[in-house]
Amino acid sequence: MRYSYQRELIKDIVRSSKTHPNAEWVFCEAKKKVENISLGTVYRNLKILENTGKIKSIHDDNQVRYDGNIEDHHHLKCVKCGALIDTDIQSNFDRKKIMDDYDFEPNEVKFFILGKCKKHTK
Amino acid sequence: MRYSYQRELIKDIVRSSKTHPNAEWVFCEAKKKVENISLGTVYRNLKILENTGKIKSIHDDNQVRYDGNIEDHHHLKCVKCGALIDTDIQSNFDRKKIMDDYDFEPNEVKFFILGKCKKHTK
DNA sequence: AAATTAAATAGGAATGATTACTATTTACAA
DNA sequence: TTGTAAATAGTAATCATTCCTATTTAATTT
Repeated sequence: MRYSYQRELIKDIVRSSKTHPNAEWVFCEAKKKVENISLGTVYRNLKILENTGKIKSIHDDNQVRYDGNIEDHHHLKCVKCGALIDTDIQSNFDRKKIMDDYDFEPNEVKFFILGKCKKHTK
Repeated sequence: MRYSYQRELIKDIVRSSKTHPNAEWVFCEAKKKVENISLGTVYRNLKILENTGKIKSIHDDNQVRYDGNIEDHHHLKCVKCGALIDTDIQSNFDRKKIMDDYDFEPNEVKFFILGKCKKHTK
């Protein structure tokens, strides 16, 4: 993999963000450093960074969002403002039951807990 | 809500399908009964049916799929063929811990278990 | 240090899923 | 049966994302 300033920049933007941004947001941030960076470059590199394990992607409704936290973790999602909040909540499912009942070989669980974040509870 | 033959048809198609189809598939099925039905009608009615609790939607990567099973349930997803399989697996999370640790009011959990279905295990 | 080369880019066109628009049709009420 | 507002068909527009291509650039070879 050849060095690319744009790719490093995009990695740093995602790694230092706390908001699980989408490609458009990363693009706007990246423009502050490379004014003529193209959106295609952002998409291409986000995908490369994901495939090489440098960042993670989260499929949120009809948008892909990115996460610089590559630890295994899950998210709380606020139904009011769309905020995604990292958690250390573990999922425990009965592997044997799934294999026996459904003839299915489970590998990974992805979940969201939907609800209201502190800005919207009262 | 005024009666619409198209809406009833779309509801019946989703209700009787086992594959968690997307809008395009529902559209093709509906055309067998109403040859000039429009795709917009399918999208609009799928949304109405969802909002009135007649069917459910599943956000699967970047496509919306529909489910005629409105019971609270979750899915196994085969990473090889994309099949979604209904399960009765329950999610149990610690409501109090989430409220205390994250100042978040949880309401609902959505999860997928990713793995391989019987066609692809050997 | 210059020449070479293949990977990466910028910019823009294309795609695919979905939504919006509008003239016409239709359910249903007066 | 006539009036109406809701629903439709058909089509254009939108939005996120991917694809295409001429140009630029990192890294290798002379």
